[in-house]
Amino acid sequence: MGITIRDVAQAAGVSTATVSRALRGLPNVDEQTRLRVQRIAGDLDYVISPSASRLASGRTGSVAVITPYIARWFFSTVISGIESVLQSAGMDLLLMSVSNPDAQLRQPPAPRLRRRVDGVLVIAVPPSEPELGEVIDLGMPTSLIGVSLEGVPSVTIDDVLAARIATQHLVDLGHRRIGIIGGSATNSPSTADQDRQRGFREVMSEAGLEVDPHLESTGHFTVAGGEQAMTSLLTQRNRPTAVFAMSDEMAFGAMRSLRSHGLVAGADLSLIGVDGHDMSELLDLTTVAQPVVELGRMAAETLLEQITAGTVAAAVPSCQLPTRLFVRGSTAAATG
Amino acid sequence: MGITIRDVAQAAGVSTATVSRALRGLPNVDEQTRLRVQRIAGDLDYVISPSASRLASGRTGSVAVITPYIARWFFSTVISGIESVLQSAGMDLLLMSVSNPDAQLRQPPAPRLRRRVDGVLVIAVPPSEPELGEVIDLGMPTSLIGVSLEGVPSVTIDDVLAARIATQHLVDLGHRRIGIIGGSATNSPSTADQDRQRGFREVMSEAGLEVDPHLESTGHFTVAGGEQAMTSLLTQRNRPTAVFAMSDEMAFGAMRSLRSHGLVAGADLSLIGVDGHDMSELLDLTTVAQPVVELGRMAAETLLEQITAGTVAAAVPSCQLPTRLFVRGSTAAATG
DNA sequence: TTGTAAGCGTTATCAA
DNA sequence: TTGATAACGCTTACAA
Repeated sequence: MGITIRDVAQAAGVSTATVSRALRGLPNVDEQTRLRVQRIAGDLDYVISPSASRLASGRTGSVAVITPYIARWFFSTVISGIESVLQSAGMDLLLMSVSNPDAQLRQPPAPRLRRRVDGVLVIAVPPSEPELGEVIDLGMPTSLIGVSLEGVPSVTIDDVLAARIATQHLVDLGHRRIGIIGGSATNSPSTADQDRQRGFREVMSEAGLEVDPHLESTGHFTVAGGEQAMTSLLTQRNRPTAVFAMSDEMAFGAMRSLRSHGLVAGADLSLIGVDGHDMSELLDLTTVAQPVVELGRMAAETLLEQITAGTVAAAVPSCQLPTRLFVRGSTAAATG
Repeated sequence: MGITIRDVAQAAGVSTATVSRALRGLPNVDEQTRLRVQRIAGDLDYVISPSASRLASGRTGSVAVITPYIARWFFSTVISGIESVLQSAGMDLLLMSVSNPDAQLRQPPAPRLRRRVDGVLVIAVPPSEPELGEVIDLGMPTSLIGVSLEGVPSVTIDDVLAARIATQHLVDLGHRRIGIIGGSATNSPSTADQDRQRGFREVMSEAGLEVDPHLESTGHFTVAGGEQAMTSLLTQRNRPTAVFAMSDEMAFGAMRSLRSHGLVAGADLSLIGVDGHDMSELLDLTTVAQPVVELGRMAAETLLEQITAGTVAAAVPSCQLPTRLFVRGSTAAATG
């Protein structure tokens, strides 16, 4: 039921070795021969057996994408960028989600990777996660997205800068009492989380503004979390006049909280996010956008280079992509 | 550099056959032996070579997910449902996007599937797409999600009913001049598209209402498309008092159009969507929600059954999951 | 219950 | 440029 390379070889009157070479476009094959083999392979409707090829060559032709979430905007958008590059390169994309707070019991990723892929792309798994370490210890080509780690290639934005831009925007508008909605203060804060926190503090301190501990809240990067966080900020005796949310989705939640308090972003309180989420324009949210698709693309390309280079690159290419501020209606000059 | 089954066999003092059996949990292995082999395999840090196993057994242990979009809410949410099932089953998930209007040149999926996966899951590819036919003609276990096709297992909602529920809701509120925002009138309308159209017409006719051709627009299931569609509806001399959008994302776009026209959904015009998108609650959009994660889960389970059954099921299990109306602020009783 | 050994379909080395 | 042929690492009859 399956045409094999031998059938093709026989039909073409050459050896399997020649068929293999011809079909893979290797050099040292007579063009006449190559053409004939290709034609016959096509006629026979022959497709190479990946398993056999992998076993013999040692290469798997596939890349694993490890992500804590599949359905969240940032993650699915990164994945789409990755996919386009891998598809062009003829590589298989193995999608693997790893433990996240919501998940039941999940397999640890590292064992599922060994002997199975040529390289790994990891999306925004906090460096504190032991699972990340296990993956990296596999020693195979790896690129990180949205987090950086000493000695591992990564593609990120400058999170400190992104937070600086956002905070500076609020400061420039004359706000002095500025709140912040971060990810998680306690368990496994991501690099992004910490860096954005830092950028915020830097600008606040440069502006001579105090960071009121009461105006620091966490929203776990979810809409619901952002809503709760904003609610807690609004129930302070001394409300902030502006809030920096570390992600657009948290900002969306914050907007809802505002609305249920009879307030409107922009008019009653300035709100800025980070991401450039599809919906941010719709919701008129000012945001520091990151090139999310490009993050995925770039990481995939970096990874492919590592894989084809055959060795884990000596010079670790960690690059940061630029962000861009989109000023919309959710931020406005401080009144009085 | 790689521990093989032989190393384990040697260390355990048994044959490779026994190691293979013991490690895969096959019967007819002495429990003592199995335990010893497992322990030694663990000690040696042995992992089976998938390529070798696949080549020898003929099974690939992987499933392809074919989708036109990765980053759109419906699709990524379905994928997350699929992933959870496949991961539990120890199956690899190969993610493959297929041609969509935005895409550059993409490989046709069918050739990339052969000899590579044990089964295929297809998300919402219109039956009119030749690529779908090619995939199905491969004759391997397949399940469709969001579309149905004679003779192929599928998991969907009752799209006619969903549209009926939505339209009936508007009718019940007293609206008589009701517009519709669909997908694409011309090229490759999806099943969902056509069925929702039908449900809409049914209820309209049952209510003795006329479907004004001027109040039919298309939004290509995107936010931007929905915005344009609503704008075209609003520029009619005789505006609708209510609009049924076939997807929440189009409804979101419609909301923006309303806003830019100084109108508010609920107050000035009633708007209802379909999906139960994460953001619909935030945007206070009335919607007919579908169990999207469950769609993916169910399809994956159906597929796994086909695969383990060894044969393409004689009885094709096509199931429809229930939808649920969420009434929110975007719909209100017709005035006057 | 366990072992033997013949594949599985390629790739890659070495000779020709 | 081409051909033999030995891996590649596992599964699975078939025997024992």
